[in-house]
Amino acid sequence: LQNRKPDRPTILHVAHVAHVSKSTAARALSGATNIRPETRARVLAAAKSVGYEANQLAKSLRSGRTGMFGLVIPDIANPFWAEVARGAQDRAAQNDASLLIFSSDWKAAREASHLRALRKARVDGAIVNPVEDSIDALGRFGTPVVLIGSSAERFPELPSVGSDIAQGVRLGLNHLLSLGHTDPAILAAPIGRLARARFMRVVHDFFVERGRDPAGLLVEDGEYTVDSGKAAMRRLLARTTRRPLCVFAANDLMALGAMLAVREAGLLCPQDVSILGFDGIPAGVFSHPSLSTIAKPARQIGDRAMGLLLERVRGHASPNHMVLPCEMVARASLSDLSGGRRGQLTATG
Amino acid sequence: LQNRKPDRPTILHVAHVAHVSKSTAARALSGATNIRPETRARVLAAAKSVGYEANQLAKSLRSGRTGMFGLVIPDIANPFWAEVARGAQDRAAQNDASLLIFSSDWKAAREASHLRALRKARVDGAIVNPVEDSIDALGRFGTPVVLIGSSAERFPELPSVGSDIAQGVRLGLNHLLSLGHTDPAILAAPIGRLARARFMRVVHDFFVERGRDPAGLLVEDGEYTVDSGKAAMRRLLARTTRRPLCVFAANDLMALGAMLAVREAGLLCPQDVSILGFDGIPAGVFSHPSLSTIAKPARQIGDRAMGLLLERVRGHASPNHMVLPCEMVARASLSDLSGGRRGQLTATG
DNA sequence: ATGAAAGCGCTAACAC
DNA sequence: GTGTTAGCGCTTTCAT
Repeated sequence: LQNRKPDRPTILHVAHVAHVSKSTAARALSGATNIRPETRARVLAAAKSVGYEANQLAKSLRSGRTGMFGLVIPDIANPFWAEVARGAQDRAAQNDASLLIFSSDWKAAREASHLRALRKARVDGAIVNPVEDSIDALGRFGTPVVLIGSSAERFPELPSVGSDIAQGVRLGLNHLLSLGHTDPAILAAPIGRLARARFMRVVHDFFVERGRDPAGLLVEDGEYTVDSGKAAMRRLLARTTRRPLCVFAANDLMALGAMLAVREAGLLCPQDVSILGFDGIPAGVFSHPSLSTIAKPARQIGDRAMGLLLERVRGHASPNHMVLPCEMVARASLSDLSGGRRGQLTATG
Repeated sequence: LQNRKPDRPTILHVAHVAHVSKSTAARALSGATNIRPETRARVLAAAKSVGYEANQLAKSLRSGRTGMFGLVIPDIANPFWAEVARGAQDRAAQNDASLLIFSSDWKAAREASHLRALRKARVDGAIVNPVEDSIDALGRFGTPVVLIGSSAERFPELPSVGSDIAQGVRLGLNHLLSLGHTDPAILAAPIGRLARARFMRVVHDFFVERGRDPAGLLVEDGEYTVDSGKAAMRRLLARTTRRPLCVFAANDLMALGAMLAVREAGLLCPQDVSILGFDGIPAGVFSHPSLSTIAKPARQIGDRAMGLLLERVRGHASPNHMVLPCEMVARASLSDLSGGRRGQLTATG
């Protein structure tokens, strides 16, 4: 065992100093009741004097529980996911648990590799935003898993925490309507992503409910990134001469990219093009103009997912699916076409 | 052992299936040479057939190494630190290591608590951006520690990775000078932080070198946050009527806050007030105007710190201190007062 | 080339 | 109330 760490004191050292057996020391340390108070005091004193810290590895090997959890998200450097991570991490820390964080970059291969690492590390459970095609690997994960994000729907039997996309989209659409924007173009999520289908379905329904033809919808596809939002906006601008134009983007990064494209085209936001985002990332405050958006409760999602996971691990029953509401954050990227008579246009259809 | 996980196959199962002893199975699995090829094949086949995965906990208990590392940063939701985390995380993943990430919120108590958690988890090493007053706790951490950020200087004996603040500040000051801004006001880091002292010392020296009196420097204190940057800018605006004004902020968040305050005061950036940031966070691209800034190599810092840590753990010698250069990112928040004759004013003083 | 056995540090039966 | 013992799953002598 040449590679070992400098030896830290074990329970055996403590026992020796306290003149008791290993197990008595263990009992004292674990707070068992069947022990003479003075013995316990002696052990505790001994432990303190040698600077004893229990070896979590040994405890884990015996108990099968590590007190560690995994978090697999697309990208920790993405502000939305960083917020989620922060929420999960804080909740974990409150419960003396630690969090292993991995970024999958939306790649199934990386996700699978991270999931393997988590299994290897013997985490007590994991929170995962699954890449679509690898989702079934989660069923065999072995330890409790809580899903976050829109792909959760594919695995109804697994617990999940997410934001209420449908409610959020409706919130945005209603807001747009109240400002007089009746025909928003859509900068959509990547084709194939479940979130896209859900988003579009709500938009579709919304149109139909109001007796409008969804076929007239302008849709451009993107990739959840600034660059792709910019490119999508360029294509959109080339496709339609409608001004003022209104655009509803699938996420804030795309919306911000779109804003760049608008400026690049010599147009003004919101005068020529109104832009509504989705996510609520901090950068939206600083854009020019500041970005109106539907804010997902990112930190809360992480917090609740961790909470659910902890309950699962502890064997408590818990709700299987949690859906947290989105909020409208009205800033400056939307023009008001309603002539000031803003209000509940929803009732009139 | 009532709380145990559903039993996964152990090396004993494998040995049994392969009709060999535990130790032979171990040898085959570990790739030892002193084993008959056909025996090894049999073991490997058995392992695959039962779906064997080595228990990392048991390995760790024996070897004393967990393959896990800790990262303690102020706030994972802060874009700069998220980048650092991403860099460290990627490098860790490349080396089959995992990363436990903690946010200290610049609080010594939280940092200490996280450090304790890391010790408990028996990480092989840690990367820490230390809160000033708790820094000595790191000396007794027991496992290799790599420091990141400016507080590293306080612990010259510990290896560290950081950005070259002095070079970065000079880069900014020179850039400002080349644009004709000879008297930048400073939105400084929190009092007491080492980074503040270093920043100010460079500014001071820069002034002196050019025969100017540093006493004339306008300085406002902040807290590294948008709100405090905004407040500091308000105070600055109330304090001086100099226009055009030029402000050099200790970080981008403060710079962005300052920009908000400028707009709020009915002034124009960069016409009335030029603003230079420090960090290079993504949000600077979207601000109005886009933020000129000194970019720290955030991701690289995380990457190199993890690299250094891995070398240390493996017993390799490695450089003790790494200083990565900053880059000037010229965007739109600085006005050009030089009348177009931009150039090396530095030579003329 | 293979097996037996010890031991990493801990907890929990089981004795007394 | 306390000591003895076994065993979590693995690696690594030490024999053979």
